[in-house]
Amino acid sequence: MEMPTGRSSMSPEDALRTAEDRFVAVWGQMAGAWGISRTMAEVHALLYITGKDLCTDDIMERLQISRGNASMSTRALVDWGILSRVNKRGDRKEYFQAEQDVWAMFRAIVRERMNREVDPLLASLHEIRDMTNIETSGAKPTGELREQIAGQKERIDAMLEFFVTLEKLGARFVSPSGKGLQLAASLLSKMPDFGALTSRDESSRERSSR
Amino acid sequence: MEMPTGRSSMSPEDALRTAEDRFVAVWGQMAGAWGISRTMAEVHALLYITGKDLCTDDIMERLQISRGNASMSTRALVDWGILSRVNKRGDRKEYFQAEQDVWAMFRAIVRERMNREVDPLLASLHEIRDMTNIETSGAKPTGELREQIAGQKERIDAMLEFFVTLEKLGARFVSPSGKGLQLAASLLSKMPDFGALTSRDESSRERSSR
DNA sequence: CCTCGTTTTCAGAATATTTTGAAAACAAAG
DNA sequence: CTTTGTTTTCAAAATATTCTGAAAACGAGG
Repeated sequence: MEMPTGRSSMSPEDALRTAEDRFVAVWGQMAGAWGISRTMAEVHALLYITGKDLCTDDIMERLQISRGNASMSTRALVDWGILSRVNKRGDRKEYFQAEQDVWAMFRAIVRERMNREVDPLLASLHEIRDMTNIETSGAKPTGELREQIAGQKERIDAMLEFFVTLEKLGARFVSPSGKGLQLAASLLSKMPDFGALTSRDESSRERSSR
Repeated sequence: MEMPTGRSSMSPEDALRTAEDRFVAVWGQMAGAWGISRTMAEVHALLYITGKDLCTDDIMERLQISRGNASMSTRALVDWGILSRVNKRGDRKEYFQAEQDVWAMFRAIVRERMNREVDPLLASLHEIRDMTNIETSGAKPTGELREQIAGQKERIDAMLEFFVTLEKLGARFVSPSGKGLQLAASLLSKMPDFGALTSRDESSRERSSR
């Protein structure tokens, strides 16, 4: 099968199409990072990169996936708030359209992950933290055990503090004034790092020997 | 089988142990969010919450997993830089110890995910962006096609901008002066949000009808 | 260069997730 | 109320990931 690589000479049409395909593939690989399935990511990628409104059949054909899969993926993406449904006059089909503002898109993703992951985690951590409180009120542990319990509380508190901070930052990013934080992030990222030498290739930290 | 819930009266020993188990379970559920396997997360959770140095056999016994699994999980966690190996005099076994500084731990995670996910993505996006440049130099597309190509470039650029910002923020967070950013984050998250009304329960955004 | 306690490896088994496709549900139009 | 084009559902199949366990490798002593 002939598979354009993007390297050799190619018509502009093919180059465009190949670039789309590569984008879809690359974005699909990031699926794990967003906590969604490969296909979901690909569907989103396709709609984002083409910038067009596509219907279920378009998506099925272009990505070679089943109708059921296409239906479930689009549904989930609409729930995430990064795709919207579009209806066309004189056409009973349903079209989909990707959020085109990248920052709005990531705000939606952050919002969703906060709700799904951070909030429940915070609730559980609080609950766990209290487990060694209430029961203890009767019996007063001493020595080793007392230390253990105190240590556990400290560790959970440290983690709670981290996630509470994260939660608040996330809430800000997601909130209407989130654009402010976006700006802050842009500025912050542009400023030079005045810390110790920002030596590149810290990545060569090697596997510790045993 | 008797399974302590943490609700009814319980000895402090049991409460401590049960709290540990719950923490391990909860942290294990977050595995997906960190892009690691459930067991890896559980191993890390166990070492973190107990605060003790544990050897492979301890881990196997406590989490009921195989030796191979324990070995692979600890190895991977050491590679991530959130566990360290510890050797004890007069004991040939190898012990493991979790990073106890929560912020240091998350810096390690961010560093790793930047390297594994963001950096390759940036490289790919640049490559894709150039695909419609080079080939085009020969043939000059016009009209519809020209628009399409321009649009694609804009969309990729928008995404690039986002990830470049993210990359820079990440680099700062990870760098030696990362503690500065940590402080900034803490402060930022504590300040009130002066944006539009921060109405809670935006989560009830409902499934759009068709 | 053996032994012994330990860790690592990795093919195959077990599990979990994702995808399919056909049937059911829907809803617009006649 | 029926037809028709469309979307949704979900059990079963396909695929991907994770885990096991036994064998191999390792390495500190002897």
